[in-house]
Amino acid sequence: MNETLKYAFAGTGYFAAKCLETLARWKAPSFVATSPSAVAGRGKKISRSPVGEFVSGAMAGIPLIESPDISRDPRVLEMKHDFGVDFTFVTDFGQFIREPLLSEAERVGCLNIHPSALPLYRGAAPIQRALMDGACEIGVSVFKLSRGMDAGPVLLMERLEVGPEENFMSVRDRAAELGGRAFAEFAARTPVEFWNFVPQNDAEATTYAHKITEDEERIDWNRTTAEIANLVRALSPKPGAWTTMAGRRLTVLAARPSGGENGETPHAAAGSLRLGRGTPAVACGDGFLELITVLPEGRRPQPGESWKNGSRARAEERLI
RNA sequence: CGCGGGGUGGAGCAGUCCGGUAGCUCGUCGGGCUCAUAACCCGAAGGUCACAGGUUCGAAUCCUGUCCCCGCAA
Repeated sequence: MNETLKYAFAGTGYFAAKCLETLARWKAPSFVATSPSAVAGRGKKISRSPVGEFVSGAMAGIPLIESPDISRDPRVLEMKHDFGVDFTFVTDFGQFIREPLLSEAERVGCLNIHPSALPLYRGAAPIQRALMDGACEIGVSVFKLSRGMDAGPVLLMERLEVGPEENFMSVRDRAAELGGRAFAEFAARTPVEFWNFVPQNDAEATTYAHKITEDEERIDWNRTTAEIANLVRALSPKPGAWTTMAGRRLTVLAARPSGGENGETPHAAAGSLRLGRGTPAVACGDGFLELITVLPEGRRPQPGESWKNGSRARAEERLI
C-alpha cells in the first residue's frame, strides 16, 4: 500500500478480522474501531468481538476503540482527524454508517469489502445466500459507502471460485483475504487521484442477502439432496443446518449427496436413516444425503460414521 | 450466578436413578474363508471410568470441590 496513505479500520466479526489481518500485512491501520465487548457465550461472560480480540492480541499497540455507535462517536471523529486518515475501512461491522462519519472530511471516504459481485447479494449474509443458491463462484467487491445498504460506487471487484465441498467458513476466510490483498495491491500501484468509483446499477440488484433466520437453519428432508447439501455448507460451521432425532438436535456440518450407483430414489419417507456400514445417509426428496460430519447436541463434532456407531440409532428412526 | 448436555480402552457411545472391580458398535493386531476383498467367520490386545477429597466392607455409580468440552439463549 502506498506509504503515505493512512486508514482507520472498523469491523466486528471474523470476516472483518481476516480483512484486517490481510490489510495489516501491507500497512497497519492508524486505529481500529469495533463493537463493544458484550455479554456473550454461555455463562454470562463478557467477550470481545473477533476484531477486538485480534487487535489486542496480534496488533497490540494499535489504538482500539469500542463504540456502540461509531457514526457519531466523538472519539472516532477526533482520532481520524488527529491521525489524518485518508479513508476508513468499514467491513462486517453490524452498525449502519450514518452521518457525520459517512461523509466526514476524508480524501476518500468510507470503504467496504463486500463478498459479492455487487449489486448482487447486497445485505448481511452474502456468502451464505450465494452458497444456498449453489453458487460456483462469488464476487468480492470494494466499494464506497453511501446512504443505501451496500449501494455505493464500486472501486474493485474480484472473482472467487468456490469448490463444491467448501463451506461458509472457508469461503469467508478466502474472500476476506482476497479482498484485502486485492485492495492493498491496487492501492500500492494506483495514486488516490486515479481511484475510479463506478456507480452500481440498482436495476441489477436482483438478489438481496437477508439475514439468516433460525427457521431457515432447520433442514427440511423433503427438499432435494442438492438443496440440503447447499444449505449445510452455507451454514457450516456456524450456525449450522440442523435437524432432530428423538427430540435432540443434530447439527449437520458436512454432507454430500450419495453418489447412488442406481440413482436410487428412496422408498423410505424423507428423513429416514440408511445405516449399514460406512457413512450413514438420510432419505431426502430425491435421493440420499450422506452425513459426513455431524454435531450432536451436547457433544463435539464427529464423523457421521462415528455418530452412527455410538448413537444406537435404528433404521426406523427418522430425522425431523 | 441465563438454561441445558457431556468428560468411560484408538473413535463414537451404554452403564450412573436401584453401589459389588466394565459393556456395545467400530477401529487395530493375529488367524480362517475366498481368485480376491474395504465383505464374511474365529480369536486377541487395549481402560488410573477427567481430577482431588469424602461416605462405605466395597464407588464409573452416592456426597463435596476443581478443571475441560459442547448445545441453546443473548
